[in-house]
Amino acid sequence: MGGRLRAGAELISVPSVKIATWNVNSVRQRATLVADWLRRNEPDILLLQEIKCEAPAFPAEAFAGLGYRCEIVGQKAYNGVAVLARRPIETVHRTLPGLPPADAQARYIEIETAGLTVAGLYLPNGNSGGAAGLAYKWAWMDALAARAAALLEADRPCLFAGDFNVCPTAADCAPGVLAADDALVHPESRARWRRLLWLGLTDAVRALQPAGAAFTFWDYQAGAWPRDRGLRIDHALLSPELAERLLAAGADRAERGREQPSDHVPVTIEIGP
DNA sequence: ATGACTGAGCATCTCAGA
Repeated sequence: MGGRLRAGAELISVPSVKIATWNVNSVRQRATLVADWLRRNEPDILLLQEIKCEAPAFPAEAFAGLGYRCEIVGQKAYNGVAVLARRPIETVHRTLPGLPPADAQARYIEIETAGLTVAGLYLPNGNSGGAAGLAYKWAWMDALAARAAALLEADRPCLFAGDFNVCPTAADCAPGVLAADDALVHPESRARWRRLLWLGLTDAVRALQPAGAAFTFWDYQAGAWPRDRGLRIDHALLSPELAERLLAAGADRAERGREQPSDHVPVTIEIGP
């Protein structure tokens, strides 16, 4: 299925696409759960965060049988991101451009497929490491804004999705779950989120559901899930032409109720032709 | 206390997650 998008003077074919993002909190612990979800939902692309392993330990065989190839940016014990795709993809960045070369944290992967750029990201939490940890989060967000600005300036159809570790507004945080100075709701974190929107990116879920809770994370502690004390911190941001083609966007809450789940659930978006 | 976590690693505690 392919549609037509006018790009400059030429018409290029742009297929429909279903893209999901999921912080799985260890891909080795969650391989069966992820494979089951892929079988039921059949996304074209699944972005994974917090895989918590290096590439040789990634359970690629669990997904290969379902037709998914893997691109992995791994790290031992912490962080790590990956892309699962049913179609050919080309990896163009394995680190976020603009960060110091010495930065070794595996938090960013950017791929191209079918005329589309897809960035999978795991933004620093910012609550560990004191003032330096918070400064790192904000520097990371500044670099992300610069990368988004470059792609938008080039009129590139693009999508940034993953675990942003930011609750954009009060509606995205159940009352009392986080302290006012928590890095996820800090005014400077939220200001940097808004700056991404001001660049021209569209928050896919909020475009279709402007108000109300749409949580993507529930802590393992204190009965957060049964009491629905969640956060919305996993997001998909779309360039203007993709936003105009947006058909559906939402979190798959049911995944949080499964046996030994991740503390995050998948967020899926569908882009029409 | 209505609730009392999870994963990784040179591990039997520590760090990070959010």
